[in-house]
Amino acid sequence: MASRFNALKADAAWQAIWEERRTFAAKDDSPRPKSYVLEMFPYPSGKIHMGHVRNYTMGDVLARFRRMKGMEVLHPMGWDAFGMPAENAAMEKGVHPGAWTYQNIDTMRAQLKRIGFGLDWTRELATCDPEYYGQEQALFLDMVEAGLVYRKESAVNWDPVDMTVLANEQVIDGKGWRSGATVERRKLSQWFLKITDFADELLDGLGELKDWPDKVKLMQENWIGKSQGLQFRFTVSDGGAVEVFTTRPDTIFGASFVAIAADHPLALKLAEGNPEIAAFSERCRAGGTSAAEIETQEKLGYNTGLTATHPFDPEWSLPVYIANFVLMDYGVGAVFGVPAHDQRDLDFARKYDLPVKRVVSDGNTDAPEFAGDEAYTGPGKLVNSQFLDGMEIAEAKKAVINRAEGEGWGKGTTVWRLRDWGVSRQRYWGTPIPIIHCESCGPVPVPRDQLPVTLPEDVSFDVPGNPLDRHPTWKHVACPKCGKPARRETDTLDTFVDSSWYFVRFASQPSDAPFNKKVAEQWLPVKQYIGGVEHAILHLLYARFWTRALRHMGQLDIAEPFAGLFTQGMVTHETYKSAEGKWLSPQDIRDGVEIATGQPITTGRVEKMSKSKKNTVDPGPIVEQYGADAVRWFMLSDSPPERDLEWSEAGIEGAWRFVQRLWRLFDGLEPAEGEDKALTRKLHQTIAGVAQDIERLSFNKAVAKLYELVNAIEKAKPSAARGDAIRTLIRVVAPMAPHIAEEAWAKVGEDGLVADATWPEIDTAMLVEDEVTIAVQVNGKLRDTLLMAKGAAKDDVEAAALASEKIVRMLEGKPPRKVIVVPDRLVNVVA
RNA sequence: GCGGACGUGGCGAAAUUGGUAGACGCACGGGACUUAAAAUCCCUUGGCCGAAAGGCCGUGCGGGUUCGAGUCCCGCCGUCCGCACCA
Repeated sequence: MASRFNALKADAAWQAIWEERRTFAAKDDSPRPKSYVLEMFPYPSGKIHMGHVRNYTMGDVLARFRRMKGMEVLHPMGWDAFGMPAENAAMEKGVHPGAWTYQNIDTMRAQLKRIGFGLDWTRELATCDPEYYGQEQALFLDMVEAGLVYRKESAVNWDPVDMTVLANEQVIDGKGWRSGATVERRKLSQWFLKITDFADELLDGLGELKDWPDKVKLMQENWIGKSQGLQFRFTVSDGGAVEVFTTRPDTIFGASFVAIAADHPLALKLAEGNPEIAAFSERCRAGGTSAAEIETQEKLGYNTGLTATHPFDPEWSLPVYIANFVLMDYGVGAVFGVPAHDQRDLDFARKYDLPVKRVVSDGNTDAPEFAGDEAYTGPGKLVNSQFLDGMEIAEAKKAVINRAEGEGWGKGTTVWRLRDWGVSRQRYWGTPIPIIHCESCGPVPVPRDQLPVTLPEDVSFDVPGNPLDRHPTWKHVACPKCGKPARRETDTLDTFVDSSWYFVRFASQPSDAPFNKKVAEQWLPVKQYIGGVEHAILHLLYARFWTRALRHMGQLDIAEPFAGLFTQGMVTHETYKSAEGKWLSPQDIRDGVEIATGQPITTGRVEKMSKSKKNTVDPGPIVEQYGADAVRWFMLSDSPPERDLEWSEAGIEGAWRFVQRLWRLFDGLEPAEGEDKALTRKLHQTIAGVAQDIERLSFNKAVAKLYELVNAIEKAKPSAARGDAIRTLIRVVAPMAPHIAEEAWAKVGEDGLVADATWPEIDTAMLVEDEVTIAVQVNGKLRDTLLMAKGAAKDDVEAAALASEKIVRMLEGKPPRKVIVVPDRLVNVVA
């Protein structure tokens, strides 16, 4: 009688052995081909959640599989450990952010180990370790020296709740991404990284990323937002000039107004002497930036009374408006309006009764009068445009740019949506920016031998704002240049800086440098990076920028950090509400009623697990109940990895049952004689199929194939082939269910660890069936099937099909009009 | 508004280049074993008609291409995601 698989005992035993033998420690000097598998490192928020489990299980299966295929695999883990939750905890619980963070790391590390991930813990790092952020400070200073960092007084997004500056990317619909508070504009001196210097490279580089999802590449492309056009000058009636940018210089003869932003220097100047303009500008600034507001917001303009002279006609003057739809921080903050061929301009022109002149033919009419409220933005030839008449749009664009450049009033330009990366944060729990401000010398880099600039431990969080700024002594230092009293920079770096190079530090972590070039280049780029799609823009763009900056500085000869990217779906769960409409957790209910009150509950939509909806399932107790392999198996089953996975009790039960089924096979293995060609064939097909599925990260398909194989083995009669299939199965399931695989490996008397075993060889002859089922169709509808030898001659197959009783009956004695034979597949008889 | 993805049984899903739709899992139902339960095993399960053999219908909807369409093309509908007054 077969015993039960004791998962808890086996999990602990094998995890201890892997740890003791350092099974998963990657060797830099290994002669094997190298493969770097990385999942996005977690923020140590307290406990791991199901999303982590799914993410790391996927990476682990791939990493373990590649090891078995003979590669030296780097599969490290660390902690994205700086950030605001630690400060929030400090404020709420009075615990130091560092203590809180390291405590969480200890908890989560133990949890990850409990699931048996094959991780190289010898390379573990936390971004809040001075050994890490000190090297980051060194890299920051390198960037300062390379001219990639600058300081700028600028209007910033100020989050009044978190009391910090946010990057544009961290402002969502005008609200702070974390606090949700409405963001204000403030002027502060900030440090910026010149990511825009790399805009072109970052855009072009996307083309090389064959193993990235198109969706992510497109999102980055849109974010970088390259626009080519003409920047040119209008002479204004006050004697000055206004620069505008347009992507449609071809439509220049359709212009009917010039519009400038409320924050445009000219508008500010006009507002000084004119309260009406000042009031209007104020109204523009107050306008919301949320999607809904923009859609409903009316186009508003204020006619300044000034006019601009058309560059091609000194007699032609255009009114200059201040308009609420023109943004100061895009292009040059001013546009020329061509209502006939731009919807926004048309809305504006209709409202203020400005001329609307057609300059691109829509193919139906060339008349200058433009009717209707829908701008024509399609292709066509230029009309009513003097020397441009008859040209195609692209041709006309070039012609106008040539004239502008030749006559010196404009220039072909590229404008980017991407802005430089503001990295200053007025927070404590982050990497201190290694700069000292001196009244005489200005900002001075901290000398290298004084790195790391460490955070002071004795800080308080009883009031909002930056504790570094309030600290009695920390910021007071002597200027490294002149020795006079000076002040430390009290801002810290955006935590996205920390995650922009951790993958390099994993590959190489000397104590005296950020990394060793040669060693890091052996591992990089990351072959497969796995994480959530929520990082499609911010983290992935910053990391790409950082890598290119390192290359620019000659520190690392790698262009792209992540050769392959996979964005996995979320783990979801049903939601429940009590009779009073409060969220209930799955533990609060049983059989459709709330346990505490006996009241019936309502079941809501399946949503991403979140604390606020109380639909989370803590992996901890689940692993203790079912064992690590069952949890891993469930994470890989059913849903394709890029889609959401719904957690369910039935699902984990099913996974657990499968683990027990495996064990009955392994445990019941007994010697037997004889062949079983069909089973051996199934085995080899499964080995090949699972390997392919794992490489493609199609884990759900690999799981299905393994179920099929197990079904086949269970049904097969005892034979040597069956015994062989069971022994081989141990290795095939090992990447996914490593604990039971080790247990079985030892039980059947194999040497060493299955983790060190090689992936089973495939007998390619076994992949090919020697008999095939051929579908027989009449007019494309299945009527019969034939079992024939593989590779049977076309004529034989056709003859067999036409001889089929059913086909004969269907044809009623008439000859077929046509017969199509697809070898080894089907016969279609056209009646 | 712009861009993208998706739509297949009661559910999660498979279906390599157009070639037997629904593999595999979950759930449901029936049965075996058991004093009973759990566990395990076996059978059934897209819909309709039929005792059965068999037939008809079926991949969001409407067209089209093809010997043959879940897959390709055109037009709709719906869901989800990203961006958004970007000149």
